[in-house]
Amino acid sequence: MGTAASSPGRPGRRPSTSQVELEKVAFRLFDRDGFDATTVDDIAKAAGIGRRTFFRYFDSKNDVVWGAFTDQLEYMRERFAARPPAEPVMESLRAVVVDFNRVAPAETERHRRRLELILRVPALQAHSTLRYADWREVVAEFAAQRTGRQRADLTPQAIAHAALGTALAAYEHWLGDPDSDLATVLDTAFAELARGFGEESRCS
Amino acid sequence: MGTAASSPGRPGRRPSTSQVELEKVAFRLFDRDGFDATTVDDIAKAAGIGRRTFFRYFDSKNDVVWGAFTDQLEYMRERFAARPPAEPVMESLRAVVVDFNRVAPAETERHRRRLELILRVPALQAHSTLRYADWREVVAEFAAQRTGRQRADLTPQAIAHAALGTALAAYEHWLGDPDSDLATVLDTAFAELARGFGEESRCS
DNA sequence: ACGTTAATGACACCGGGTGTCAAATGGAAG
DNA sequence: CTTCCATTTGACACCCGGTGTCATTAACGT
Repeated sequence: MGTAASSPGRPGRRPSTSQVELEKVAFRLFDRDGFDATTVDDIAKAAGIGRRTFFRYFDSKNDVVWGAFTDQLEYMRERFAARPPAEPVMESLRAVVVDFNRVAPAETERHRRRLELILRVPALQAHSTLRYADWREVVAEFAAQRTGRQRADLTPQAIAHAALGTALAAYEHWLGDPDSDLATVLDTAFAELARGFGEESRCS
Repeated sequence: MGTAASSPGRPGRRPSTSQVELEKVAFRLFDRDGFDATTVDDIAKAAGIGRRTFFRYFDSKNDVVWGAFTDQLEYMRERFAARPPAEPVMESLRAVVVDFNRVAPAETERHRRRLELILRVPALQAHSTLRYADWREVVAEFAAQRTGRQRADLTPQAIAHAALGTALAAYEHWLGDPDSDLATVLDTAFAELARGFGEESRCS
């Protein structure tokens, strides 16, 4: 999983392509033929590499869609750490998730296509579960720390799972409504989660 | 071999086995060799049928683990309908989920092994996502009806997603702690969800 | 006996994924 | 320039899950 940017003073043959390059090629094919109809051979041939080499850049065909997801988790972890310690857990959570999903306007369309694949192609829906696990762990870690519990305890895990679910619902809604703004939808959904999806309980 | 329940007056060759029979055979192998190491050929051979026939009883190797899951969803739908209409959504949800997961003591061990596979084997973790979609739809349908919205709206979908996540966290906790009671864990988790995972907000 | 209906299993095929290994490539040391 | 070493590459063979096809088998009715 090493970055393919050939370090100047490194011995050995240089990589013939890179993850990002391969990703671009693959996405073009996915757009044209659909994810399922695109074989790894197709991608490899279009990229001018061997089938075997493809699997050295990505663990699986599914993984192509995820790009540099793992790296971004580190950023999310930082954002959590940057929240004021006194802030309620669910509020920090909302702020970070909303912020985490703010993409540059120029990238919006690309982000949309990515999520479209992940959320609508069954094979990717299934596989994404494995990727979400890392996301959840970041959330659980934060929730545990804030509530003074262990990461594996029921509450932090439940928070993480519920947060993921809420985010997914927001993503799907956003995909279904092209006019909506992702950040707004996420904000709404997480506000509802923090309220326990009940009536606005006012203490008067 | 196992006599398959064949309708008496039906023409045509009778099935040589049944889903439940096949499931038993498969689970024995899964227990012995693990899910991944057990091939469909192994199962077919152990059941005395052809490989092709296996795929007429189950759409995939993954599906073996799920048994008659779909049928049980209808039961859950009924339980939702049976809740008092004035009851808060999240309370009905908690009651139904807890009730839905009450299994006979004799079946507990079997249920445990089933969930162990689903939640711990990566291939099944991934595949289960597809099955969960139906579960979520049942919840979303109920939530929509109770809140006077469409099933596809953000809130019902978020509730369904969050509920699923909460249930999964509870399942995992239960698996990790053999002394715990599944119903109790679920009840706790859903109570927290209904509270928005916040401090006990008291109106004094 | 005959046609009908349904399940079976053999066979071939596709596609994702892996293990192995010789060959290609490039830097560094002689 | 040559030699050595590190690294990537791609060909090849293989496994396994899943599907389409089709002849065969086993039950039913007449």
